[in-house]
Order: sequence, then C-alpha cells, then structure tokens
Amino acid sequence: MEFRDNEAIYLQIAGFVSENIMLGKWPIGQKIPSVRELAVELQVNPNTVVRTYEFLQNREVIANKRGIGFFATDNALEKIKSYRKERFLKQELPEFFRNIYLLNISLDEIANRFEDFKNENFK
Amino acid sequence: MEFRDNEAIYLQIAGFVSENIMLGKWPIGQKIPSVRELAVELQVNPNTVVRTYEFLQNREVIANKRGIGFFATDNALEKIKSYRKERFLKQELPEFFRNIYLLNISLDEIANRFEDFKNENFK
Amino acid sequence: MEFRDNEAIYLQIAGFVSENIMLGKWPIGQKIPSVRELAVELQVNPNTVVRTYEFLQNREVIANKRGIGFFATDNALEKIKSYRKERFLKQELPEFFRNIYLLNISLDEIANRFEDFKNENFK
Amino acid sequence: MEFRDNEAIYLQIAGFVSENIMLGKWPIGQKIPSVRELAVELQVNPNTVVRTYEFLQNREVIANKRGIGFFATDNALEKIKSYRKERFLKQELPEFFRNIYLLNISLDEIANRFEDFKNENFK
DNA sequence: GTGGTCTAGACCACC
DNA sequence: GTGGTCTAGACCACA
Repeated sequence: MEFRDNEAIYLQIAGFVSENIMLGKWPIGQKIPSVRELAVELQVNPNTVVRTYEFLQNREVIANKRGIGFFATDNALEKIKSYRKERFLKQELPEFFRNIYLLNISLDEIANRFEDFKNENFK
Repeated sequence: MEFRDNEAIYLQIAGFVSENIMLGKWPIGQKIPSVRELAVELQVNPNTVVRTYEFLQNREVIANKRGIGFFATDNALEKIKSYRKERFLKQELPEFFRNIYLLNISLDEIANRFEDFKNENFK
Repeated sequence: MEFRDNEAIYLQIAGFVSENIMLGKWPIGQKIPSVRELAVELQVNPNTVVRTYEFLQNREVIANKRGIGFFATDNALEKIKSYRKERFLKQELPEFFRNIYLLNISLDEIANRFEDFKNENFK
Repeated sequence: MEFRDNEAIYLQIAGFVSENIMLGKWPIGQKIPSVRELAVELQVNPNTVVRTYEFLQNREVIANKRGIGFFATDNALEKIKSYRKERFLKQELPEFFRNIYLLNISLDEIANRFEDFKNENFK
C-alpha cells in the first residue's frame, strides 16, 4: 500500500480498514488482522497500526477481545457511514460547490466523469 | 473567520484572499489589505499572513511593490483558476466520487443542494 | 457473566469465586467447580480459570486435592476478608473519599443508594 | 510526581491535569503547560504527555490552538465531572457497596473516616 | 499468540 | 516556540 503525503499514515490505514469492513472483505463479527500482521503487510511500524486501531476503537468501529484481537463491531457499518457522511457534508461538499461555481463547471460534466469513474473503479 | 482544523491556517487564508480576488471584491491593480490589517481582521498572528502572502507571491497571484503593499497581479485570475482546477480534478473529484458512491448519494440530491448553496453564498 | 474492561478477567473471576465462598453458595469443605466447568459457565478460556485458581491457591483461599478437585480451605473466609479489607482501606476508600468530595456527593445520598443496592443484590 | 503501578502513567497524568483544572490551579481559558514542559516536570517521556493530551482532547477537556498550545475548554469542568461521576456510579460505587456489605462495615464508620480524610487532605 | 505502554529519538509543519 | 507523526525497540500482562 502506498501512502499519500498529505494525510497521516495512521489515518490512511484507518480508511483502509474501514473500507475493508464496508465492502465486506472483513466481515462483521470476525477477527480483523492483528496489529503485527497488518504492520507487516502494510510495511509500517506496529505502533502506527496501534494508533489506527485505537482511533477506530474510539469510534466504536472495532472492538477488542482481550488476548484475542480486534473485531468489527455490530454497528461498524453505521458508524463508518455516519462519520464519513458528516465529513462529506460539512467539509467536502461545500468545498466542492465552491469549486464548481468558481471554476464554472457544470453538473452535467460531473455526471459524465462519474460514469467513467465508476467503470474504472467499481465495475 | 473560523478556521478548519484539517488545513493549515495560512492556506485557508490563501483561499480567502484568492476568492476575494476572483469575485472582484479586491480588484486587479488595487492594493489588497496589508499584512497587519488582514492579521487584525482575521485575528491571527501577522507571521501567518506573511506566510500566506509569500505563498501567493510564489504563485504569482499577488506581487509586492516596495513600500506600498501587495497587489493582485494582472494574470491573477488565470493563476488562481489553474491551480484550483488542477487540485480539484486530481484530488477532490476522485474523493468526491468515492464518497457519493459509498454513501449512496445521487447526483440529483447533489444538484438540489447546489441550488441551496448558491442561494446562500453567491446570490 | 460480563467482565469489566479495566481489570484482568482472571481477577474478576477470583472475585466471583471469593464471593460465592463468602456467601456460602460454595460451602467450606465441598468441592468447587472444576476448571472446565467454570470455564464453560463463564465462557472464558480454561487457561484463564487455571490462572484464577492458581491465584487463589497462592492466597490459601482454595486448595487442591490431587485427582479430585479444588476445595475452599478451612480459613478461606478469613483470608478473603483480610485481603479484601486491606485493599479496601488502602486503595478504594481514599479514592472513594476523593470522589465524593470533588463530585460533591453527600453521605446521605450514598446511604440511600446503599439501601437500594442491598435490596437488589443481597436480599 | 510518583506514579502508581496499577494504572497507566498517561492516565494518571490525565487525572493530575484534570484536578489542576478542577481546583482552579490551571484556569479555564488559559494555556496549560506545553507537552515538553510537563514532560520535564513529571520526568516522563514527552510522548507520554502527548498521549495524555490526546486523551483529554478527545474528551473535550482541553483544546489545541495551533502553534500556541493547549487550553482548558470552556466546559472542561462539566466534562471532567461527568466522566468522573459516570465512572464513580458505574464502577466504584457498586464495588464499594459490595465491600462494606461483605466486610460488615457501617456507614457511620465511613463517615468518621471521611472527616479525618477531609482534615488531612483538603483543609 | 494478543494488545498496551513507555522510552528514545528523529523529522516535520506550523505559529 | 508549539504539537503531530513515525520509527525502533523494549517490557509487560493477558488469554
């Protein structure tokens, strides 16, 4: 996995974990990779994964069973969506609107690009 | 002015300055507020505004006339638009698409919200 | 049985065992549940119960008869009480006092809650 | 400052910070010691203080002004009290009741000890 | 095996 | 000066 420069790695990993849960790759109720496993896989320091898991535990997306590992919580999907939606509505959408207004981009053009995007990424 | 937590203040001020130029509030060829004036108005440390002006000067959006102050350059509008467009297409739009896809938000809903946004901000 | 997050499970089980002995549910001289039985009942790993029993054995609250099982010792009650009292006086009581002082809770209110507690738990 | 063994240092520091705010030693709205200052004073690694401040920031007891430092929030007192009260009612009080019941300690005795405690600690 | 904590030290952006 | 992040490495309790 490659990390962008403009966001903390532990947050990018949090996004990675969240999407894996959201897309069903890491099913609800099942154990997710251990700190060490994920650290090896993503080639980061275990402490960085610890931070990610702490962060997601605070948000009740994952929960710890002592001595066993972390699990996706029953309402992980709701939690992930609600956090994501809040950030989207409060931060990204206003910025998006400001940009298409100031740059004079039509929503039709956006719609066309969206079709391309879906074909490339989620077909 | 309130600042978001996830972006450096000097960059948020750069956006603020750019929009004022773009919207004609600070016309091309006229002096823009001095570092001190803007610092007082936005309630930030003058050094932070200095950094903003340096940043915009590097991008040739504003220029300094010694002893007088800063002015929007003749091609400020193009500069601002080109930088903004690049960031929009490369960074914000993919993220925007990923979000409306995962959050299952329709472009129709976006369009409705856009009307509200324009009425509130740019009428 | 539900376990709190801030104390090791094996210690919480030790408290559970101690209280059963103290309250006469597991009489002195009679066999207490085997490691496996208790592990099944409490839904924990047998090793965890092993640890509990080791812990209580060290404190001479229970004793092992080879091939038969564990029994509450003759002076189990005294042992339990003395350990409990020591921890209570040295650790819990000062913390309790600091809390009711800082939170401005009266001893009258505590007394009222105590009546409710007794009715719910030990009637 | 000396640290107990049975609780994470960063949490003990969080308690220390909270009490300083609660008792008015670090007034609301004013800057609290920087990470480095507090680390030196308490003789711990700066990272440990970072953890404390992160923890308290999550609970909205303190807030960060970028490049300046941390401040006690306007509702720090409420936050501290509500967290403390919740833990007290859910964890410590039931344990306290169980102990005085099982150890056969009267509330009158508790009241007497409380007077002594207040004289020693908060006069 | 699991996670939790702490130290040490480094680099960075930001104000 | 401020905090934020990351790495490295260690030790520990726990299941």
